[in-house]
Amino acid sequence: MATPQSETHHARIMDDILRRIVDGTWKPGHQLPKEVELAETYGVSRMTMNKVLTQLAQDGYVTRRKRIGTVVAEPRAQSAVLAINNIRDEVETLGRVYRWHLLSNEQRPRNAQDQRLLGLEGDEGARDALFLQGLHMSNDEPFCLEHRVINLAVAHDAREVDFRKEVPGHWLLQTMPWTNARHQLRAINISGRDATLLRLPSGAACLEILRKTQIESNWVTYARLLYPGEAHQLIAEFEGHPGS
Amino acid sequence: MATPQSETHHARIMDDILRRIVDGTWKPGHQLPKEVELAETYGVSRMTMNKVLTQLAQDGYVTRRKRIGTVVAEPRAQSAVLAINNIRDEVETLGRVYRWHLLSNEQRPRNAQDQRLLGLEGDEGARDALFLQGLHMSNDEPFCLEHRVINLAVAHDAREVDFRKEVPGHWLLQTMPWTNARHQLRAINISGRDATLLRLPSGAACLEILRKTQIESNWVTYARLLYPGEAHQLIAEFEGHPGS
DNA sequence: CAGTGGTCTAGACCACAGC
DNA sequence: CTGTGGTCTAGACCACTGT
Repeated sequence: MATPQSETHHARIMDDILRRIVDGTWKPGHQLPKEVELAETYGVSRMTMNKVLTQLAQDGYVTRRKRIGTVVAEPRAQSAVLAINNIRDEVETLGRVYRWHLLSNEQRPRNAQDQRLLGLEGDEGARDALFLQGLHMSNDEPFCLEHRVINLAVAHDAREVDFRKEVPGHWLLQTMPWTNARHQLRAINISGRDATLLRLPSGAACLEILRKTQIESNWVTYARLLYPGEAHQLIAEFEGHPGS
Repeated sequence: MATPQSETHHARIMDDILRRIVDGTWKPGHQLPKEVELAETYGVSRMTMNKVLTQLAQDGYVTRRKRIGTVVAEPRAQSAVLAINNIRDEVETLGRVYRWHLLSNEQRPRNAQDQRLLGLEGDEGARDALFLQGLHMSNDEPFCLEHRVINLAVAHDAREVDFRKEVPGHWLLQTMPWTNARHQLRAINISGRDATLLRLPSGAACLEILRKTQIESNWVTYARLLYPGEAHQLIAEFEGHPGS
């Protein structure tokens, strides 16, 4: 009697409850029957029912409180999962040839420009930091301009890497997996050296992404990615989902 | 013996395994001991161990395959959760006064411009659709220009709503909770009527968000949100996380 | 076909939060 | 105090997949 149907009990019950929530039969604030009752209704053990309800709570569809019971959650603040693709993949998915072109590579203390461009906080990059600048090319056309600082105190091996051949973002992801990142997005009018490098007229709209990457409580790297706006229409695509 | 410590077995074991993955003791590809062995090691039942491993798999840290066992996952394609705030909250968080200003409200078939601006697909908006245009104001300054089309076949009640008073996005979220959305982001140079309405010079960089909202397989609404880029520096902020 | 995870159960005790 | 969810167990059978 473990798996009587091809579909698991989990899935069957999950779908049933989710349907009622999504189609409005159970509106936000609606109180669900208690765990034991639901278990009886669906003819499963309390443990199985608990697994379903716990999952629903994790997915943000219901909130559960002792003594109170399980109620349909208020609709979440709208959120979305943004897939930030590897730039190489992004280019190659478009059927183009990817190439990385390192522009500069310096081990030095930060300066005022770094701090402004990359939004460095505190004494981050004050010492033992590697400053890189490079272009991601698509069919030998500029696709994305990257400024980056790497914390050598955390990513020790970065000293010995030849970033003319290794793409910094890719190398870091390989070397230091399981990092966390904070991102900021905005649209800016490009100008000066950035415009020249991206071969864009001064004033062209670009999407700027600032990314701060951490592992545990140590900062690993800051990156500033500049994408031409109009040229590459679809910059990011993501789907709504309930909070995890 | 249910909860011997103040911390649950789940949490304790979860933390222990996660630590080894994050600090690199167990690198991507590393094979974990099998479920039964881990259960013995930690002195818990197999069910409890399974709950932990299942959670780790859901969080994307490990992959589990029958016969193969549990291995540390390859680092995820970088993804992030973007919180798309209610525009009113966004403005009021900045300590400013929010106001909604409806510019136009028409029940009519779509035209070529709608289709282009909002990226309508198929015959969406071909009939029974409500077309809105309005400005979100912050201290009586334009903050975001919104174009929207609502599917009256799904959101019937929208006919009777006075969208001079109700903000469409807010009303829809209240009325039709548990929708899904697909988003597209890009930077554009603003011009023409859009520039005039946002009181920006032609050519200013703006962040354009196209949002398609669905419930089940029915489209509910398309929205195009245009934010001045330079003026409102921080448009979006989100944190990295493993895939759910 | 054998080893691994996937699922399920019946019963139990605990912890929290209203009453 | 009592009712609710939170957690846990020992044992069981099933399903997938590499050999």
